[in-house]
Parts: sequence; C-alpha cells; structure tokens
Amino acid sequence: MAPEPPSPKRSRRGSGAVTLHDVARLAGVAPITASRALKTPQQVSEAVRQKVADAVARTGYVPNLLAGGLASTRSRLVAAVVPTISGMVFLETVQSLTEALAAHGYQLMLGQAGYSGNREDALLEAIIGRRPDGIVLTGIMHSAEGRRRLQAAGIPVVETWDLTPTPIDMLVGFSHSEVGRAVALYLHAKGRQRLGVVTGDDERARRRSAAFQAAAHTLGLPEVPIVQVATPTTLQRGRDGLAQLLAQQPRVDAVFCSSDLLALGVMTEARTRGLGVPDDLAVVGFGDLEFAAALAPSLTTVHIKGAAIGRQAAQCIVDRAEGRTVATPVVDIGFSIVPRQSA
Amino acid sequence: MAPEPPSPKRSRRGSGAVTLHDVARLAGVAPITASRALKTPQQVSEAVRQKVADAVARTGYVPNLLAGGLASTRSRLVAAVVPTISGMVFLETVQSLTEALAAHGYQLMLGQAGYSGNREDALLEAIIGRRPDGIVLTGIMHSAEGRRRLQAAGIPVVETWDLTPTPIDMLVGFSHSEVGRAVALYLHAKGRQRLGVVTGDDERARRRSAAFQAAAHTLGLPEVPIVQVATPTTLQRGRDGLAQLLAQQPRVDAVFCSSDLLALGVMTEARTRGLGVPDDLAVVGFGDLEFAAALAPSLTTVHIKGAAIGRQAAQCIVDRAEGRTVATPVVDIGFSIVPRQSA
DNA sequence: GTGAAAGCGCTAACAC
DNA sequence: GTGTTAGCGCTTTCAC
Repeated sequence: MAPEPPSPKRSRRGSGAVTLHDVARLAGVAPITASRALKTPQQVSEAVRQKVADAVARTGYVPNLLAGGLASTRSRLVAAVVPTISGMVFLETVQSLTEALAAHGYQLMLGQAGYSGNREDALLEAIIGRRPDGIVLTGIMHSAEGRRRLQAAGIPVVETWDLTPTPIDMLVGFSHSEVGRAVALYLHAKGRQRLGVVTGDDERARRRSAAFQAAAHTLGLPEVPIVQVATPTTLQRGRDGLAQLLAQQPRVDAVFCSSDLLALGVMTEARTRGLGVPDDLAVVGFGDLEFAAALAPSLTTVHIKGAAIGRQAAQCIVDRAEGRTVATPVVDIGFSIVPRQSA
Repeated sequence: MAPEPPSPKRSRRGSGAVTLHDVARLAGVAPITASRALKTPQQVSEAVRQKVADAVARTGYVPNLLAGGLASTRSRLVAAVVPTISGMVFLETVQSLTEALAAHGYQLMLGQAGYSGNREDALLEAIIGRRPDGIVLTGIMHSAEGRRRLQAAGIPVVETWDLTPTPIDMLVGFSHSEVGRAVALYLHAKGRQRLGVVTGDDERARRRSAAFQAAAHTLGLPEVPIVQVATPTTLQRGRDGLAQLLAQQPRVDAVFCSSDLLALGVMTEARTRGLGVPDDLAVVGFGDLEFAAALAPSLTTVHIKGAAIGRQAAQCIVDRAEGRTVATPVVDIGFSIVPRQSA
C-alpha cells in the first residue's frame, strides 16, 4: 500500500452526526463558507449557496447550536424562572415569551424556583452555567445573594410582574400596592363597607393585601380581616378561605382575592352557603384568566396584560442580545380593574 | 524587559468569564485536575479538592455547560414539546418533568408546537440543533416527516399522554379509546340514556369522543351528537358547546367533555338555564384538575396521573442518557373515572 | 493521583 | 467572495 498521508486518525469521539465539515466537503467549499451560506447567504455567491443547500438537503445536516454558541458566545437560549408553572397566573406570560423568542430564533429554558426560594441556588447555577443570552424572572422574590450572582454573571435580566425600586437590570411590571389600593377604592365606590381578603402567602399578594387594608383604613372603613392561604392558590383554598373569613367576620360584604382561582373558590363557597354574589357578597379576583369573564356571575377582577409582559420581556432580551440598547429598561405596564357582575 | 515567551497573544474573543483554566491556575493544578476535583472528587486527593474548592469560591466560577456539553456530547438538556402551555391539561406533567429532571442535573427546554402542527418543522430544527439528551412529546400528533427526523437524529424520545401503535421510541401514556368507552359505560350504568359530547378538536379528544359514541351505539343508546369546539378548550367554549348541543338535541341527559374546563363551562351554562346538575344533566370532564373536586357540585371526571407521567418520562430519558437500558420503554399508565356529584 | 495533547463543531478575525 | 488560522471552554484519551 502507498504510504498514507498523516491520516486524520479517526477519532474516538464525536456524536457521529453530520457536521458543517461534512457539508462543506460535499459542497466543495471551506467550512466557513458553508457556514456563511447558511447564516448570511447574502455574503456568498448564488452558486455556493446552491451547492451548500444541496449538501444540507442530502445529508440532513442540522447545525450544532451548542458548538455555535460556544464559538460565538451567544447561546440563543433564554431562561425563564417562575415559582411554579401550575400556578396558572403566569401561563400567558410564559406562552407569549416562548413564542416571541422562538420567532427570533431563541429557545426557552424553564426553571421552577418554588415559592419558598430554597432551590434558588442550584437553579441559578444550572441557569448561569448554560450561558443564556437572557434571564426572565417572573413572580419570584430573590435573595440578595441571588441578585448578586445574577449581576456578576453579566447576563441581561428582566424582572416581570412587579415594580421593584432597585431592579437588577430591566423590568416589565406594575405596582402591586397600587392594585390593592385601587380595588379598595373600587369596592368602596360600590358602597361596600365590610371588606375582607383571601390571599396566597407569597410576597406580592401580601403587598396587594396590605395596600388594600391600608386604603380601607384611610377610607374610614372597619378593620379588614386578612386570611392567608398557602401558595399556589387553588379553588379549594378559596373555599376554605371564605369559610375562615366568615368565621372571623360573619358580616363581610366584599372579598378581594389574590387570584381568580381563589375567587372562584370564594364564589363557590358563597353559593353553597346561600350567600348571593354580588348581592350579599362582592368578589374581586386577580389575573383575569379566561374563565373570569365566562363565569356566572362573571368575575370582576384585576386584568394584567400577561401576554404583553411576555412579549416585552422577549423584546428586551433580544434587543440586548443583538447589541441594541433597550429604549425603556423599566416599563410600568399597568393594570386595570374589569368591572363585571361579581362586584 | 526580558523577551517574552511566544505570548498567548491575548484573544479578541471569549466571554470574559472565569474559566476552568483560571481556577486551575489559581489552585496550582492542571485544568483537567480541576475538572476532576469538581466532577469526580473521589478521583483526586483531599488536598487538591480543597485548593480547587477555594479557587472556585474565590472566583465565583460557574462551569460553562455549553462547552462541557460540546466536549462530552451530553448536553444535559431535555426538550419538552406541548401544543400550548396555556391548555392547562399538561401543566402537572410539565411541572413534574421539570422537577424530576432538575433533580438529576438536567434542564428543560420548552417548545410550543401549536395544535395545528405547522410550526413543527422550525421547532424540530431548533430542538435537534441543541443536541438535547432527550425529547418529551406531550399531547401532540406529529407528521411522518417529523417522526423521521426525530428518529434520524438518534435522540431518545418519549411520547406521552397517548398510546400509539408504533411509538417513535419510548412511551408513557394511556388509551384514549378506552377512556371514551369507559365513560359511556359509566353513564349508561348510571341510567343515562341520551348522551352527548362537547369536545376540543384535537386528535386525541376526537378519539375519545368516537369511542364514546361507538360504545353508546353498542349499548343500544340513541345516536350521540358531538359538538366540536376549537382548541384550547375554555370555559366559554364549554358554555357555547352546551348551548349548541341543546339546540341539536334538547333532551340530552349526560354530557362528556374533553376537558375539565369545558365541563365547568357546561355546568355553568346548565345552571344559568335552570338545568340541575346532576339531576337534569350529568356532566363528566377529563383531566381531573385540582378544581374538579372542589366545585359544587363536584365534577365527575377522568383522572390522569399527569405528574406520574412527567416523572416516568424523566426517568426514561435520564436512564438512557446514563447508558442504562430502559426496562419498560412502553408504559400504559392507565386512567380512572373519579365518581363525584356531577354524574 | 495527575497531566499533556487532542479534539468536540463551530465562528471571529484577518488574510487574499 | 472565499479561505486560513486560531480559538470558544471543556473533556476524552492515553501516558506517567
């Protein structure tokens, strides 16, 4: 046999998948040219473009984005962290976030922190280790330590569903205190006197409740009893919550709930007790999930533009990733009370 | 100055983050040793372990999993595909999947295919390109072309929430036809005669409906009218569905709904029309979401162990990724009818 | 127990 | 337009 050229010494490694090299060889061009033909077609000649396209089709080549991300330090991965996905409140946000990102070629990694922020550390490590192009934090409080790590990592961060005085980086949210105050004013305007609260025990819900309570006080209304239930809030907890509330204060005539599901529970419990909604008891929810409008009686609730939050957050991340400066890094997206039959 | 050794010619690239090299230099060992100290501590001496731990703490080093994944061809990333996250049916599955994976050091990537499988192609490309260690398909039908690409990619796949005759790879599901049949038998046993269906228009829901219809026929019951509503199913669509069903067949005395939310809509609509549930109208849902048990009347529904599905799927993927053979690659996880007040 | 060398598959930088 | 070179940050292989 003829002496072989220093053979590539076929490696013991690799996934065995088709690589850009294979495509390039097949197309008769250099790897970088094949790369350009795929990423920036306007930079190569029509002939090359065609040859590469053919080679891709023939081999079924799928670019390895891990390798690309490593080389370009742009992973096109975005991490989203929610307390728990089954809370339902953030579904719309996560959905629109996923879609908006996908439209730009980014992929979403989902992390669940738990409401009690103990897994936070391991989660942060897992996330930062993946070098995402951005992190979207939704509905979670984070420890000072966590904030520091995020800042140190230098990854764009968007906090959502809240307006914190000292954001880590960017922010798309609204004021929970304002919500509480607005609902108290609304119920007072409707002539309600003896207000009550059934709320999940997470930080933001508590802030709404506290503001609600304070506003009622300012309005000269009687002390507002607050029943806290475990998070995530469920229909059953809403029922239990109302039962507890009535035990404390039998004459309540309006209840502010920290979620629509909780409100549905309150309405359900009221019905089984022969309490008419809204006649005997006004009920206000939070979130304006789809079912709120369709209930009978329909549910008065606080509408949050969850989908808009997701889209905005995606836009912030993508802008940053593409090197654009984000025009408005802090957005108060507001909220609105949707008056319906229940209050 | 003394002539420098061929200087590393400080690169124009890189993220600027602390790397394993930095840690190793600080600890006074070779990079590979630092790597071992972190990944397989039992392979290095106590002294080295300590020095490396110190260096990590001092620098705040977070391993770059992209690089690790590229080198080891194990990304520790798992992709999950759902039709849309806002459908709620799969929430429990996604939640337990995320958690079970996180417990093993894997991270979840979420993809939404849409019920109408047109985005499927782009999504598959995005997923495969990330070289995940596994893919979990939940509640979606996939084109023959899509199946082929998945198989060609050689990535472990777990299909869930269905029992397909020819799985792509692994499977954790149950038979939708069996569900339809079982519910028909249940209602018949309860003495119901004029059955109806309100169903989302996705493939699996249709299969349940068809089997339900066929079983009713076999039982000698009158022809079963089926009202199809758009997916995702919502409370409002349930209300509309019942209205439509009553228009077609005013004397229905039992309705099988393709989701609990739809069932809640049907119950709501029935109540506003003065139809008693279950006296005038029996209602059966599907999914057994948390609220089903807490409604008044409580909702009879088909219970699916969503969390168990997620856990099992995670186990399948992890086992495969670690090179173990999966004992039972096809699991029929079954279902059960939960008899409650509504039927 | 520790290390040197050689990539994993891709792209940034700089030629030509 | 196209190619060469040199990494991105890590782990595998093989040697000591």
